[in-house]
Amino acid sequence: MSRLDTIACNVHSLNQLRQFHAQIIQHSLQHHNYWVALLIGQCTRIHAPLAYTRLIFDSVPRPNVFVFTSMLKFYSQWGAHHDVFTLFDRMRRCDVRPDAFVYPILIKSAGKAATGLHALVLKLGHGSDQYVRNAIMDMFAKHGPIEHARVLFDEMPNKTIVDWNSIISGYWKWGHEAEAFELFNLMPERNIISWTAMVSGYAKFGDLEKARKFFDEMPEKNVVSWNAMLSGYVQNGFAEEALKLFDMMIDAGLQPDETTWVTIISSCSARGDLQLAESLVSSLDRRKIRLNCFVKTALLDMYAKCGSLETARNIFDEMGIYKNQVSWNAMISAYAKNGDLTSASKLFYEMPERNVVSWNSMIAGYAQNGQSAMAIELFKEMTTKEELKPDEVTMVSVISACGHLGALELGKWVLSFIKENSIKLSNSGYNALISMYSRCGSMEDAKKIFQDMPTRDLISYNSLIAGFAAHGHGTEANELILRMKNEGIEPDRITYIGVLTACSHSGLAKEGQKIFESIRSPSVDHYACMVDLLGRAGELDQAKRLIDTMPIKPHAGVYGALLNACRIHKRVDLGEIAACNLFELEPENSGNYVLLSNIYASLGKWEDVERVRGTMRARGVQKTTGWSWVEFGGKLHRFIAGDRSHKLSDQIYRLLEELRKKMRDAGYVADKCYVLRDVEEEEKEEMVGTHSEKLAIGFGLLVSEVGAMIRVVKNLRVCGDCHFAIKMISKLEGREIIVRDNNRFHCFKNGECSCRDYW
DNA sequence: ATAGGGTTAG
Repeated sequence: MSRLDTIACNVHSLNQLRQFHAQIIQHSLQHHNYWVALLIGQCTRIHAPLAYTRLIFDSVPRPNVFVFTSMLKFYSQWGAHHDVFTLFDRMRRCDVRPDAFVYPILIKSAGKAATGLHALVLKLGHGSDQYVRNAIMDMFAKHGPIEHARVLFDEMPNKTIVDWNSIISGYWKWGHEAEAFELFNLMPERNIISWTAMVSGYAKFGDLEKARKFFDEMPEKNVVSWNAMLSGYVQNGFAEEALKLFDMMIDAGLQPDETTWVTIISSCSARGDLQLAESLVSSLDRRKIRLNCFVKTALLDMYAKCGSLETARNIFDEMGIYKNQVSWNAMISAYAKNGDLTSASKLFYEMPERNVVSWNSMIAGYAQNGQSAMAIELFKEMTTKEELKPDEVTMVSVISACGHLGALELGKWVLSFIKENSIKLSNSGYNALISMYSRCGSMEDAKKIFQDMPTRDLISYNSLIAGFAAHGHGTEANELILRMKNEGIEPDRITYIGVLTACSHSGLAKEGQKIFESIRSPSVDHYACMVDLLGRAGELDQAKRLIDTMPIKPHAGVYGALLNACRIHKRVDLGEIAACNLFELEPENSGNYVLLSNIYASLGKWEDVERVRGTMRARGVQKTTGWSWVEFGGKLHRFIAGDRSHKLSDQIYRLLEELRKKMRDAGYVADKCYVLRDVEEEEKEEMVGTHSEKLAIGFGLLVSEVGAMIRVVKNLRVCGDCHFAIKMISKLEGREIIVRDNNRFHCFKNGECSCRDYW
């Protein structure tokens, strides 16, 4: 017997546990409560798989209170709260009297719902048991209201150090720094746990200096204390600091445990440095580190973030049944971030149980890979199908998807959803809203969010400035960059791109020039903005000179800006130079060929138009056609040229026909090229189809219903032919029409367009 | 037995 006890003490891995289990069976002890309870206890300690442990539990015919309690503890640690209560019921049905040992486990599993248990526990007379008492107070400290925990704490006649530590952690959990600090000073004695709680509290609060101060001052440290400090650094983005501290820890002679490795591996992920990752793995091999599920998941994530998806997948597959939700989520998000949404979605539906993070990973994956509508669809599936509450992270992706679709009605519905479900927003939530309103053309709402949010960060400023840029509000963008400097927020690369674009779109050439000169080391994007600014202002030769003298190699954006300016100002010579460079830099981009041919067309050089089209055909460049999205009445309608899948198709095409007739009668020409040139029948179809028809389909739907403002969004390149159509509609219908084309807005009123330079 | 540290999503 004592030999078996010794083995039990040496169980550190699943393999060792299995050997121990085999010994038990060999001695025919698998039906004995004592040994089964001991086995389950070991399962809890090493995080053994749920199914395996259940098997052990089921082997005993009449479980006693010890077996039940150890199994309850196992379920509780696994987070299988439902199983905890099912087992508790079974325990009572089996006439096994629960003792005071059971209640702390139940209370912990019940979480917020333990309020009801409170009364039961008092009735049963366990209220004065120090463990039960602490479990209840700790529950309020963790789940709130913290004030309730404080009342219980104050009422306690003889508080243990555990009670003090519980309430201090509770205050940290709810962000009450002052109370945590006060109680820490008041407590009669402090142990290593009290000190560690202070370190991790300050670290989670983002105050790493104070955390480090407590860490340095603690009378004694163990691995947990070191881990708390290390994870503080990693989670606040100081991966280098963490690695430095890790070296100190080794020098201090401390043995890193699995948690330490998880932290260190994750600081490696943050760097995205495959070399560092591989040296880390070899050092894990050298030290013969046991890799538990947490460490393996961290490794998986590290490989994924360092760009080695296959290695990540290998680890995932090797984990077999020993992987948890986090492992699944890490793999799903790895695929989603890489744009492999098929693989991500396959895993997503394969995984046994999805949590908020699983949904968030998928929704974010769609939102970030240009599939905004899918992101929103999935969000709707989440809210209808699962009993899961979306959180702020979910909403940030959904808000961003609405912004990319220009779906203002939907965005407003999302905001009301947030309010109804009382989802608390932090800066990233508010910032997403600013971007959403900006993209939807509602600058007043964007400004209101910006003003009303408690604190503004760099991203808040950048989002609003980008909004002003898209709408050509140059003066306001300039005011904003001054304001942020006054508030002590340093503008970054993105800020300057925004302000320069805003100047460019509102004709503030001088202000733009000044801003450009104030940038310490302008990037190639800033040069592209300047070329755009000079080009739009008609200073094409100056723009060309800027390109010739810039210290960095120009990219496609720079020449693209020049080509666009050449189209506006009909400059063939420079246009050809720009196009020539673009054809080399991005031969597959059909837009460049179209732009050049439009320059020729505007000057009546039809042979050149034909030549460019010929080149395009010869190189096999396809004009990309995409879906068009039109929002109306809070719903998104999807179109593609010639598509008849929409339920209102017949009505739309009828209106389109009427529209064409009205336009012809009013003397408007639908497509300049199509009328002036004698083109083949096939090509005519294409030209009408890809532009004006799609647009008109959308308008058809909208005109047929009631609406004061129309937004056309996504994948719609507004060009000459559409312009005529929209002008017509704005006149015929007496409406204001706002069209979003990429990131520009065009306002049509009474047959006039307010965007002068674009046409 | 109760209190402190860990991996995934924006």
